[in-house]
Amino acid sequence: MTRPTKTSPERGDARTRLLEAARDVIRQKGFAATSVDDLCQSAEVTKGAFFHHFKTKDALGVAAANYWAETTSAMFAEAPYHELDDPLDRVLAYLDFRRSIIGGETFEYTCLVGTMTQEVHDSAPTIRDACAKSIFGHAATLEADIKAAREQRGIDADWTVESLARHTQAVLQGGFILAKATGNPDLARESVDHLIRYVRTLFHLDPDPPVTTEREN
Amino acid sequence: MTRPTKTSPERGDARTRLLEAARDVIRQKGFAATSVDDLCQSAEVTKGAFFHHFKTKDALGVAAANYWAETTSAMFAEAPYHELDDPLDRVLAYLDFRRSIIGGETFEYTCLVGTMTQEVHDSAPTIRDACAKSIFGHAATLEADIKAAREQRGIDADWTVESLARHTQAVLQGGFILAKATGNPDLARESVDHLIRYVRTLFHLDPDPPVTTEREN
DNA sequence: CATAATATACCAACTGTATGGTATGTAACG
DNA sequence: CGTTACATACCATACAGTTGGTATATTATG
Repeated sequence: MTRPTKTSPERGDARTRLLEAARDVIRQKGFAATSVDDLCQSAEVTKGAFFHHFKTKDALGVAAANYWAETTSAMFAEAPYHELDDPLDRVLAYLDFRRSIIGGETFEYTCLVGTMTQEVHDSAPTIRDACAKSIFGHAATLEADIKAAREQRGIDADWTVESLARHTQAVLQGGFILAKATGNPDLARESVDHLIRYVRTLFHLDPDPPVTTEREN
Repeated sequence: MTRPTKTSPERGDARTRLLEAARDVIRQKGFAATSVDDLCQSAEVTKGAFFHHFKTKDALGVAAANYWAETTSAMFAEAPYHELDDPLDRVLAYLDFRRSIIGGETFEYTCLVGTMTQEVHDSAPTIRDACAKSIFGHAATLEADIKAAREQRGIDADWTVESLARHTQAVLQGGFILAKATGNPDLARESVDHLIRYVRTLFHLDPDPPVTTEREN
């Protein structure tokens, strides 16, 4: 399964390299505009290797979405925001964390599965479903903390835990689009700021943290 | 410029039909996956006509973004939410209007320029810029009302008029992605509901309208 | 006002190339 | 010694774009 390449044994097997190439190239060019040759070139792998590991280009799309789900969920599982005692603090720290990782080149911070969803939602159901699983699976990891915060603070309002969890992802995805439109990650951060303000008011905190480092708007 | 077709003079000229086909087909399949032949078939036009009106496929992308900007801005200009006296009412009525037009098939309510931005942001700057102009131009039409509402209500908070206008578009775009991921427009409406609740609290209104028709969450 | 000159709108057939995918071979591992 | 992991060469097709043409509208001119 994981045999190193003959020429350079240290850089990992072809399958993983292809998935990493897919992760980066598709975020830049999109799924349809990324050719199999593009991926092979970027991964320094031959076409034979590609079709040995993936039956079709669509199959790679599914695998890339799953790989994204695995790697990002591992990354979020290790993130420091889980360590806080208060559930609302954890939710807000999650959003701060999301905000903090927005930056650099577009392909470095945008979401692979959100990008692919846009393109293939109608023509490649298998890819779309794998993307949906990643997006909503991640959203679901927020629900426990939101629910605990809501109960702890005795919030009784007209929104559900699940819908708020999904909304956080919608704001992120939308922010990425505005960022792509301008090439400027600030526009994504800006929307996360509004989202943080929204969540704070939902839980009857001051809209903006009273004493903290200033954040630009 | 607008000469009817020989065979069916009533259905409009080829250029317009191609732009309308682009509007619908690209929202379904994406820009890269939509071939020139697809567009010609959908518009019932030959390839010769296509390349007579558009120098390249990218040029059609730019024209489609501009056409989208023109038609949607005309549609919003005619929408009833402008008639309200109170600026905050106009902002909220705009959001209600946006919410109300979400429904049906995905390609009927999602945003062409948001879709194209995702795909071409890195590879086709001319299309991306035309899309950005449409998105941020539309956002800018909200700024006057937001500003007036803010002044009228004496709101002094840590957000700018421009960023809130942009945020509304981010939420819509993000909602469209979640809707595409599931094929369910409810997910887009849900995020607009959160956005409406956010805007209400920003202006110190009750988060949810006290007496109104219930809305699902 | 008739008609020549020109520009526009569109059509059908074609072309070179990029693309997804295949067939077949070979070297390493267990 | 069979299975896995690649590599090489190849194929059919779909693709963006071209060519050369015709029909219709617009303008210029006598």
